[in-house]
Amino acid sequence: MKMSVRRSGTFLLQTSPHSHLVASSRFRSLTTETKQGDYPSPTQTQLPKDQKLTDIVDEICKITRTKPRWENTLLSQYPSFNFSDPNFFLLYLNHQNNSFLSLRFLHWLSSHCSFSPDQSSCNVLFDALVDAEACKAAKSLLDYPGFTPKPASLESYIRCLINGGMVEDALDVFVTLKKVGFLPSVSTFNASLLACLKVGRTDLVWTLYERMLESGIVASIDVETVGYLIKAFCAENKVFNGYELLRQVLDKGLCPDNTVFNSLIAGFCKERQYTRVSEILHIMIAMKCNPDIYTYQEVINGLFKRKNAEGFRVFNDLKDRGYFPDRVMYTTVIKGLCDIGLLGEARKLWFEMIQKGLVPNEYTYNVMVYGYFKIGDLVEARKLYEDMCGRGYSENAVSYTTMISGLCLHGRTDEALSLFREMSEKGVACDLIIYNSLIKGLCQKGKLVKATDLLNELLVKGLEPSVSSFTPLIKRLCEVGDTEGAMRLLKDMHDRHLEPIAGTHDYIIIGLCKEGNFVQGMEWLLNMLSWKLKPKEQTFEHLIDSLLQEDRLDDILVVLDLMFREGYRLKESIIHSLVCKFSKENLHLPNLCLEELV
DNA sequence: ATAGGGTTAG
Repeated sequence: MKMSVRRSGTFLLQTSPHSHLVASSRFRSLTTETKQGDYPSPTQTQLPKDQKLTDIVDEICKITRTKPRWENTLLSQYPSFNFSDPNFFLLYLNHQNNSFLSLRFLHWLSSHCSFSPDQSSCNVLFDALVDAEACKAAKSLLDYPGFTPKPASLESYIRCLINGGMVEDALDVFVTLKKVGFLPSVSTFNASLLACLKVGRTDLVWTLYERMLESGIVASIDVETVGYLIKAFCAENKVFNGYELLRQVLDKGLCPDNTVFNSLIAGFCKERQYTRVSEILHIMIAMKCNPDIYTYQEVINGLFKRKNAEGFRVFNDLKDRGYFPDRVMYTTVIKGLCDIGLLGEARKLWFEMIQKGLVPNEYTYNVMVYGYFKIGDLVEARKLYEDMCGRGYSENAVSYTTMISGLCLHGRTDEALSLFREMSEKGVACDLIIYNSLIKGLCQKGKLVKATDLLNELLVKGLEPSVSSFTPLIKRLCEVGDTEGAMRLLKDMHDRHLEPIAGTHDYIIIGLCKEGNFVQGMEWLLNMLSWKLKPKEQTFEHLIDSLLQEDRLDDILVVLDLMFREGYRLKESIIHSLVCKFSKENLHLPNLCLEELV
């Protein structure tokens, strides 16, 4: 392939007979962009003294560790290259399959000598960057004043952005295109919807869908689009809306992808609407959209996750019908069985899968180790863990977490801590979950100092703490009578915009009561209720107990009323002390209250 | 594409 460049500004490419074999799309865009007459006149860029463009590019090459290639190519083959025009260089570098170098060069020029690239150089470079999936680099090019890519390039840019997960930027581009009256294809819209789902931005799914409706593309909206909408509903826990949408699609004689059905199944499992789950399965079969391994995986997983032993039945049914579960399904069922306390059955499956030639992997080992910990068989858990390590599965944060939290569960915090140290020695990154597990374990063992140290350590490491980093500490602090310390942590949570779980407030209230601070305890209880949080029965009991000791009979009546409204009843021992107290004070419990007591 | 860690809960 030969390239001839003339000083006049025309930039032509002569292709050799075999060039079509090597022509990349990047190259094609170069040829289209540089048609005769299309190329602008050289810019008058003032370079810093004694600097040649070649030197600059050489310099950038050094920084970016790229090889400059012009000695052999540019200088020998293109003697007529216009060395004073940066735009030529841009195109040339780009043509050398080095759009990044080209971009660096462009940035250098514009920051050092107020160079502004011409439209066609930018176009070519932009397309090349988009082609190379370099969405951030392409985006930086858009900052050049006056540069407006062609609509088709922008549509490709959308694809590039969504592949890089930059969905928000992609949505902005849709707006830009709308302004110039360009309508992207349905497939671009669809791909963007999918990308929004992947990054968990269902809000953007709806925004984009609105854009689709506004754009007039509505007639060509297809079953794929609707599938994404259904999935968005499922992701937002509005499964029923998704289901209704499914019904509409089916009525039109269209049938969505299996994955759409699977999402609905997962959603209905989450809501424990198992009749709907089976209805979906029947629809699938009726539509000849046969449930696949992923579907059954979803069903079984969905059932087990809700501790529903039906999952095991479905699994056995499948086997009876000659279905061959894969390793994933075995792992799921083993985990489910461990969760509902059927370790024996889990063990049977472990051997069954091995017998069938399915080799347990790190997932399988992990759930089995978890299972042994759950029933308190620490010896077997360790044995299996070592077996797993022997197979090279050890070095990961998840298996360490399983071990560490398993050991903590049985009070073996020293062993857990030594594993924790081993992790860092082996260079396995400690993440938040590991810290949280240790904090919880240490708090349960009463080792508050060490637990607090770990909280600080994770903060120093720059990890973002979560609600579970604080909860056990607050609980323990309240239990040992340091409610003030607990409240400081609560304030810390608040400052970090972490919403405590309801139980945390219960600990605080009980802590306050134990300190005799019933006034604040009562205030806190009222706050809790105003936040629509349900206090625990115990919390009411502690409060009543504390009020009893202070003879706050009026307050007790208030608390009793609130307690009954939450649907709780009084324990006999409390009734007894209440009756004693009220009769001693020569007071009568109001009738209403008495009725509720009995 | 599907599975694994903590969070709830004695």
